Amino acid sequence: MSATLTNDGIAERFELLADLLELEGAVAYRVLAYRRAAKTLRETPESVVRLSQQGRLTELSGVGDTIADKVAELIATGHIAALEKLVAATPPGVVPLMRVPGVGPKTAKRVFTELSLSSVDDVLQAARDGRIREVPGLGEKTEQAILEGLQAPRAQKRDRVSSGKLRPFAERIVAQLAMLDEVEDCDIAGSLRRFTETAKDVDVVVATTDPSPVAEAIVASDWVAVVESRGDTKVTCVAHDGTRVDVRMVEPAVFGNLLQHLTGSKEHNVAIREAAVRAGLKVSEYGVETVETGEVIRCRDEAQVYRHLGMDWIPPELRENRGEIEAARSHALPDLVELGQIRGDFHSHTDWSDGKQTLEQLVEAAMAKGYSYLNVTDHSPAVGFGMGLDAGRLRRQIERVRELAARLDGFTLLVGAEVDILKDGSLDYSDELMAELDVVVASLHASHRLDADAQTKRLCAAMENPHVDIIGHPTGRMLGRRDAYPLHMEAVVEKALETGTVLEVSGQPNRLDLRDANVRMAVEAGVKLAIDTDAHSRAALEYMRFGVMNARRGWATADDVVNTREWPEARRLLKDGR
DNA sequence: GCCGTTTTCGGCCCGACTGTTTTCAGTCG
Repeated sequence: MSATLTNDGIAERFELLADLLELEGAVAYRVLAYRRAAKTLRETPESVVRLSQQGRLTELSGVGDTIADKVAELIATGHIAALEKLVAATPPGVVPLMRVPGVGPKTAKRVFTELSLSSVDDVLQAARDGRIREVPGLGEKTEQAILEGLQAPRAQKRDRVSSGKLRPFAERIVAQLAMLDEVEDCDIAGSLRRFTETAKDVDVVVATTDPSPVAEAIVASDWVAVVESRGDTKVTCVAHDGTRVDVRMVEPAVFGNLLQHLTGSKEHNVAIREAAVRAGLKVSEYGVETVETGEVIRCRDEAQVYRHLGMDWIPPELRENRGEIEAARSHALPDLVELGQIRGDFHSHTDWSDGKQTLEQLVEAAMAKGYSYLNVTDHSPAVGFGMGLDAGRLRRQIERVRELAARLDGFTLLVGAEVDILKDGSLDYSDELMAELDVVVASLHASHRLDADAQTKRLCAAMENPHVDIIGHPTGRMLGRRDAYPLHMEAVVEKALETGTVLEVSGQPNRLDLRDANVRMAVEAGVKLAIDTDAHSRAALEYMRFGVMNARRGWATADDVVNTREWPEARRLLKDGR
């Protein structure tokens, strides 16, 4: 039973528990505590089941004895008694109703009790009959929102999309606004600024002394499908593809305060403000106020906000309340890796396998980016579809690469391979063949359904091979399509350290694998990383920036990343160079 | 229910906008 309990599944139950408690009218802070714990459990890179069995759950922030006991109960019995009891006492349909945008627990509860309803269908019928608007405090708009929300729950629950896809749109909006005379400054905020792996909306902040024409220009933009709300300082629109766009405007003198506020994360801001309150300060998007004197410090620049709170400026990628506030206070923030420090790419594909570009075109593109080396890694045969290189073709490719490399001046062209890790952990090329390659990336492309023990064993066996330098996209996830396969990440990190194997941080926007929390686990263990694009085209070489941002979210410094070094030094960090 | 740069008890971030109302609760981020 416990084998099927994922972190996400456990978090889901506490999420529901929080919703039901809120409906019941529980103390708000108790509800908040369950929500916080659910989020922590969901984002924990290690197995919550295992942490529970080791008695280590309360080490997680937001998880105390009560919640740890409930997790243990869930693992042991398959359910949480307190949750079952609340579920039984709540009419089915209240939870879906409270999750309709614009409807919260209070409204949902009122609808059910005032009209004596007992199901989603009842609510829909009541809305159609115009009975919702008869409930005191509710009106036509609410009735309409319920009707639409319940009939199209999927459309409302638009999935978060990869930030890589959303970012260009956000940049376009910023560029558009920056051209207006009334706009003094403009930036992306929110999760896109923090480079979270996915985002559900676009947040933009604007510095202006004249917000009205700016709001006018926004709602008149060609991308706007619906204007959801429009106030004096805030406009919310929905684009034609369903993307929600929030624009907030403030006077330039407090632009830094607003940018800090809207960059979040929510957890970061809450922690910042709680700390500020303890120091007698009040933080909002309009300034930092000394409560006792009423003096307000207004910050045009974001760094000033942090300085007034006694902290170093915190890079947006770290603002998740995962220790960055304490580090900023003691001047111990990491010196995060930067895009400009990347000297080469260890994972790329040409038209020898499934890449779009020829070898020559890809090399030219890498040189144009200012890199000093590129490792070409076409597929091995096991990947299927006949596109992988068999031993004969790989030998011919090695020759071709060596010939081309000899003609290049000031650029090191390396020949490698992305060799498949087979089901039993053995590799798709012989040791003799791999010995002829410069840098070998080993990846897993099939048999995703093995259980965690088998998958971990398989990956560890591959790392034992003396020719395997890098493990490509180590957890195999595809954002929005496929979860990471079950894996004991701690064991993988440990084996990487022991064998000197480098773990990849893929910049592919739909992979970002390792994910941030796993990057951090590797960094803390002292495992080296390679930030690669896994480019299958010239354009995809640009994915490096997403890889770098993701590594930054995992607290990686240039020192942690092998390809911030020139080739001779990078080589010494790989197995064959040792 | 959780937690500690004042705390093992007493607090727990802050403001904008909407809808339904005449002063604000509810919802959202």
